[in-house]
Amino acid sequence: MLGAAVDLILEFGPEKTTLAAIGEKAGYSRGLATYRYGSKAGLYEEICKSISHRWLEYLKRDVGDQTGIEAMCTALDAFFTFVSDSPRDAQVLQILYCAAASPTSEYRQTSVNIHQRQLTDVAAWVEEGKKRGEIRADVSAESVAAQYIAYISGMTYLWLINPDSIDFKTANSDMKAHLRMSLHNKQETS
Amino acid sequence: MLGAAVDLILEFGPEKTTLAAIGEKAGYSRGLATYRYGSKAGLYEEICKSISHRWLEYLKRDVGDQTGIEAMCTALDAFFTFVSDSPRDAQVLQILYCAAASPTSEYRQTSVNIHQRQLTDVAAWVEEGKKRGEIRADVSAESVAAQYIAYISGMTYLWLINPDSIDFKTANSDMKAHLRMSLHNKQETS
DNA sequence: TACTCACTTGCTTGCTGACAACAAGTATCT
DNA sequence: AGATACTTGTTGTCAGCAAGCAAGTGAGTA
Repeated sequence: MLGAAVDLILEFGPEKTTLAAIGEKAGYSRGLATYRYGSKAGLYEEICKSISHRWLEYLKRDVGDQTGIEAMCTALDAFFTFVSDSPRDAQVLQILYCAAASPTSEYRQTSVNIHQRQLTDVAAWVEEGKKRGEIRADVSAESVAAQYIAYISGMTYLWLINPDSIDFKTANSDMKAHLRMSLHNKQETS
Repeated sequence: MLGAAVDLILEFGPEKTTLAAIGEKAGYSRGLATYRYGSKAGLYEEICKSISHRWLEYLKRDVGDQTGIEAMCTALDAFFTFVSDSPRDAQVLQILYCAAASPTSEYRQTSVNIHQRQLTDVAAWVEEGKKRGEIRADVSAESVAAQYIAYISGMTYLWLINPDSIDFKTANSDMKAHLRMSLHNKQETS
C-alpha cells in the first residue's frame, strides 16, 4: 500500500495522486486507502515516518557513537549512501517535507518534530566536540547545527528539483573539508 | 488579486485556497482568477515571479557590483532585510518553491530557473573572488555556490515550518564568519 | 465434539459537497 | 461594431463519509 503510494507520488506528485488510485494499484478497492489511514494526510504522514525511520537506521549504523566533526562528516556520507541506495524514498521524503510547508498541512508537526530532533542531535555532537577540545569553543552549537541541517535540506531540495545541477558526492566532500576547516580548534594538541 | 492570493495562501495553504475565494476576496467574482491566470498553477507562478522579482531588487540594490566574499555576505544581509521587511512575501515564496517540488507542478520549471540563476550568479562571485586572489584557488565555485544557496533555501524552510527554532540574524552572522574563514586566501597580501 | 450466535476485522460500494476548468454569456468602453 | 473586462452556468473529478458485506473468532450450549 505505502509502496504503491510512493510510486504514484513520484509519478504524479502528492496532489494529483488519488486515494482511489493508491488502493487499486496496491490490488485493493478504491476505498481502502481512506479506510486504513483515515485521510490523504494520514497516509502521507505514515509514509513520512516510515522513510525517515529507515534513514535513521542508516544514520545510527554508520555514525554509532561518534561525535563532533567526525559524526557530522560520517552523517553526510551516510546520507549520500541512503540517497544512492534508495533515491526514490529520498525523493518522496523530500517531496513530503515540502508539502508539509503548507500552513494547513496536517502532518506539518511531523516534519517539525523530525527536523527539531535532527537539530538537537547535531547540536549535541557539536557540544561534545567542544568539550573534547576538538571544536573551537567560540562557535554556537545551535547555529552550526542549523547551518548543517539547512545545508542537507537545501541540497536535497535542489537535487530533487534539478538533479543535474547538483553533484551530491563532490558537494559533500567539499562540505566535509569546509566543516573541518571552520570548526577545528587550531590550538588542539592531540 | 495577487495580494488577496498571498493572504489566503498564508492562511489556508496553496492547496486549500480556492480560486473562487481569491477572486471574491479581491472584490470580484468567483471566476475571475481562473479567467485572468488560466489556472491555479498559472496564478501561483505569477506570484512566484512577482515576489522573487522584488527580492532581486533588494539584492541588486545592496550588493551592487561587489563580488567574492563581500558579495556573499552582503547578499545574506539583504536576504535578512527582505525577510524582515516582507515576512509574508518571504513565507509565500518559500511555500510556493516547496509546492514546486511536486513532480507534476506546472511551475516547477520557474523554481528551477530561479535557483539555477542564483547558483550561477553566486558561482560567478566566487570565480571573481578567486581571480582577485581573495578566495583560495582550490575551491570549486560551483560547490561553494551550491552550498551557499542550499544554506539559504534550507534555512528559509526551517524558519518557515518552525520560526522559533531559527535565529536568522545570528545564524547569518555565524554563516558570514564561516564563509570568511573557509574561503579566504591566507596568502593574500592586500 | 458439534453447533450457533454475537461480535470483530478487513474491505467494498454508494453518495455528497467542494473545487478547477471551461464555455457561454453580459456590460462597458472606444 | 469590436474589443476588453468580468460574470455565471456547467461538468468531471476527488476526498471523505456512511452503510454495507464477507470471513473469521470465540464464548456458550447441548
